[in-house]
Amino acid sequence: MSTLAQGKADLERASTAQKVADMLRERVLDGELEPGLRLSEEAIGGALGVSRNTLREAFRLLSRDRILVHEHSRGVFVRRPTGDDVRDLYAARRVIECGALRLWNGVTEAQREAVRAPVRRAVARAEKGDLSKTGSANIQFHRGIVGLAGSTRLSDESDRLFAELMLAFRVAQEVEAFHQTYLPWNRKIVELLGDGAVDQAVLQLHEYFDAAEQDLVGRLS
Amino acid sequence: MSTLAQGKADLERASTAQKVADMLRERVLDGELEPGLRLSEEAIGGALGVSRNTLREAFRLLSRDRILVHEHSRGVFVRRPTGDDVRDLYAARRVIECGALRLWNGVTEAQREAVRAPVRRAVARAEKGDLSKTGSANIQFHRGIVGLAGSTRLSDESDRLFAELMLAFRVAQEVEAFHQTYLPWNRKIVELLGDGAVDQAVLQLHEYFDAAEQDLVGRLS
DNA sequence: ATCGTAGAATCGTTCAACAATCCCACAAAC
DNA sequence: GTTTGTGGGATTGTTGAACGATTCTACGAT
Repeated sequence: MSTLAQGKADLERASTAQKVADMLRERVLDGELEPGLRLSEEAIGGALGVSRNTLREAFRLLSRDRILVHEHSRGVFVRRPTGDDVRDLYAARRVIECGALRLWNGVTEAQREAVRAPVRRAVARAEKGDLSKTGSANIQFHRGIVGLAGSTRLSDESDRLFAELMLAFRVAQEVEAFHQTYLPWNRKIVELLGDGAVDQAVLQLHEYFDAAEQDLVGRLS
Repeated sequence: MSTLAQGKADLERASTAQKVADMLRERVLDGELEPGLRLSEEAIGGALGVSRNTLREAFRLLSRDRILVHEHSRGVFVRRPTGDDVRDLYAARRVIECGALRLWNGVTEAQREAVRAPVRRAVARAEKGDLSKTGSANIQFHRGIVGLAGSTRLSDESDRLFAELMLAFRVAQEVEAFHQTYLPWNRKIVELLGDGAVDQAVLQLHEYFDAAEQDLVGRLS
């Protein structure tokens, strides 16, 4: 059974455009390709060994993911979120995550664990003085919250929102330190959830968004 | 000032791929291209007078919008939502719209009016016996609800969810009649909002989603 | 310092080509 | 008779070249 599933994964090979898009997304999100950078078709295509046409298909995919911005006759650029973008992003996250968190009492134990575990791990690392990966830990926490809704579409869209915010962090030159501040906040939310105080947790989450938005917008403008 | 804005609109011409994607989306949503239909590159490209490469860029855009489904080496197809898809769609809408509706007291009067007006117009039409456009009226109502969040990203994603649901309606062969049933529901929600009973309205909206989902899933399986 | 312009670079789009894959119909085997 | 190969035809995946259109850049004129 597991071998069948594995074989299926092998069979479902992706197109070149898809693979190129995935790899470019990685390069953008890990900071190798900075926000605002123009991606020349010739340069990228030459480096990756793919034709311009295929590369343009990949660009179309990534522009729909809001990772890249397509400017007609000027080229594609790594997105460079503005203060307005950040406000828009947090407005969306507020609705999605606060709405999802309210479902806490109606979801499976596995879903709840996906919210708790990232915070527990982050706390453990912080106590050891390990301050790496605080960013991805924070995102995993919020990804877990969205997962409470049980909708792949909602989770996928949230991933796009997270990706865009990571670009904003980079513009603000605060990739890791930013999240660090908010670990106690996440901890408090999990605590409240454990006490069954869902409404309190939602309120706390709401305040977290307000604070984070203000912080990030401030650094951007 | 208005001439400047107009000129700007002219300047910002879209690429061929973008225009083709827009027109194909229309054709799909108005039912001319049925769910499950395969879109041959040669046929569509020939009919529209665009090259295969440009057409493939358009396909990539629409596949990210979930209007089309790309199956490797088999072609692109108009999406044909399943019962599971519908459940996923409503799970997302429940979170988004219930979350947005809770913002009722904190938004501008224009935003509130964008929720009320579609229902008012639909009621007026229904009283005259005009049962056309009930589908788009319903969507406008829900679009207004999402608009309360004030996030273009959230509104755009919701539009994608609506579009996918319209495909599901078509598969269930219930494009207009489906929505008709739910006008009283919308009316009740607006009424409750007018009375300041936001929590009640959210509850009502939640029940609407439960009923609509069950109805549509039933017709699909 | 501003403006304008020629030339280079890049994008937008098309076309032709070919390998890889899929689909379909037909024949062979159980 | 249903299943199992097995061709060939159609379609997709990808590339490379080509060329008009647009943008950028650097240089010279005012």
